[in-house]
Amino acid sequence: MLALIDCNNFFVSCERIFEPGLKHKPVVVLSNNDGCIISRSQEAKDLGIKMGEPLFKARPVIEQAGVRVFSSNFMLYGDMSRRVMQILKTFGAVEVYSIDEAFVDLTHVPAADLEKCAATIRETISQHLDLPVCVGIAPTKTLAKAANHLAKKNPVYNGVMLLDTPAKQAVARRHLAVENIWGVGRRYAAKLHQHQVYTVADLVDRSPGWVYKHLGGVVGVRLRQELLGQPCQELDFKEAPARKNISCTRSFSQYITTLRELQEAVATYTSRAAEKLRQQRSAAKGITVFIRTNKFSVQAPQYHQSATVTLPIASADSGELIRYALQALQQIYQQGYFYKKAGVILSEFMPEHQVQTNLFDTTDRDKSQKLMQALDKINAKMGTNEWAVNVVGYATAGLKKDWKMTVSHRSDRYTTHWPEILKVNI
DNA sequence: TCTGGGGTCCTAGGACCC
DNA sequence: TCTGGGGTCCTAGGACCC
Repeated sequence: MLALIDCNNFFVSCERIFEPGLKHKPVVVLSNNDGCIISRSQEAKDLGIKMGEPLFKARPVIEQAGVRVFSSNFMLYGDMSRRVMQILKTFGAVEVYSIDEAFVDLTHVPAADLEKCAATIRETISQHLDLPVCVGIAPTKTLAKAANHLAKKNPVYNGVMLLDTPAKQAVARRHLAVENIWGVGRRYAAKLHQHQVYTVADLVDRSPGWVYKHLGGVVGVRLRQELLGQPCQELDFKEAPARKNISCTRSFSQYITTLRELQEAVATYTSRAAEKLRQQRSAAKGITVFIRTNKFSVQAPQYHQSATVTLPIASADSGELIRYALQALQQIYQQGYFYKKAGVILSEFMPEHQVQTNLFDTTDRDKSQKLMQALDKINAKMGTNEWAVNVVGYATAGLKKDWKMTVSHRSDRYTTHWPEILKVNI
């Protein structure tokens, strides 16, 4: 048996820890650039505010109902997430699945104690961190996700749902809509509905061949097996494997028209991506740069272009990667457009100590590595400024950064930045 | 006026190899 | 008329996740 623990309205719940007065009140957290709503308290959901809805569309409801609005504060959420995972590790081996959820191996727990174990997990996280979570327990990952979903939707279960017997699983399959299953998105849901498949029970009644044909091949067949209680996806306790792509993309707070400013943005994003690259001890051979106009604007002329440059020798040096990124940018930049977003994607990784150089390489790799180490060390020690921008960086990345994203309502980074630590007045 | 960011996996088809 | 068999690698596109 395994458990899937998922934090309720995670980002909103993190905000509530440090401002308990927000409990039972409608609260939302925004995406980068204060664009969309990406986390909602139950009260906000009850007001009809949708996931992913643009802030300006929800504005009327927000003002009328006095909804509290926060910019995202990922430093805080990331730190709270680490704490949740630490607690979970005391219950069994943990596979961290996302910032707010994890699978926990409960094979060592006797069947009779599973329910109690789940309740203890909830209580511990509530007591130590003041975060509400739901627990779903089942023999497969997909069923555990489903159990968690049921626990969340029906308060009568007290945040815990066990699908430990075939009988309970059969009942759950009849109550679960296919669109709520892990691995079934909007497209597949519509397709399944067209074929009169509405519940999970309907789905597993179809033959594996039918599922293969209509649900993305082997992925769908595995899904069906898992829903029947036969594991196809093992728990994975290994360290998160190195990423195969690393990207940094952002919308600008205002339109950009000049190459000079785009260069600043692209250089900034490249250094950020390169930093992540060095953290996982990789070097990249491919770098893609894209720029685009505002895709939502109906009148403005649209332009969306990307270019990929292959480095002769894989690199993790910010300065070198920036040079290639700017070269790619040069290829795609067109004057006369109002640019709204740009991004950098690093690809074709290899371990940094296995980089294949060539005979004609004149770069001082040793020096570059030392420089990067010093850069990362200083930035790690000195932290980032209020815009989460490194203290030491490249001049091409600019200083003013007029285009940087909007962050109007961010709470303090209570647990990671000394100047922002919570102050209590007695 | 205002619309996020960062990932993964799988398949099909083409090019190529022996 | 009949035209092998087995494989890899790459890319684009489509789906999904949080």
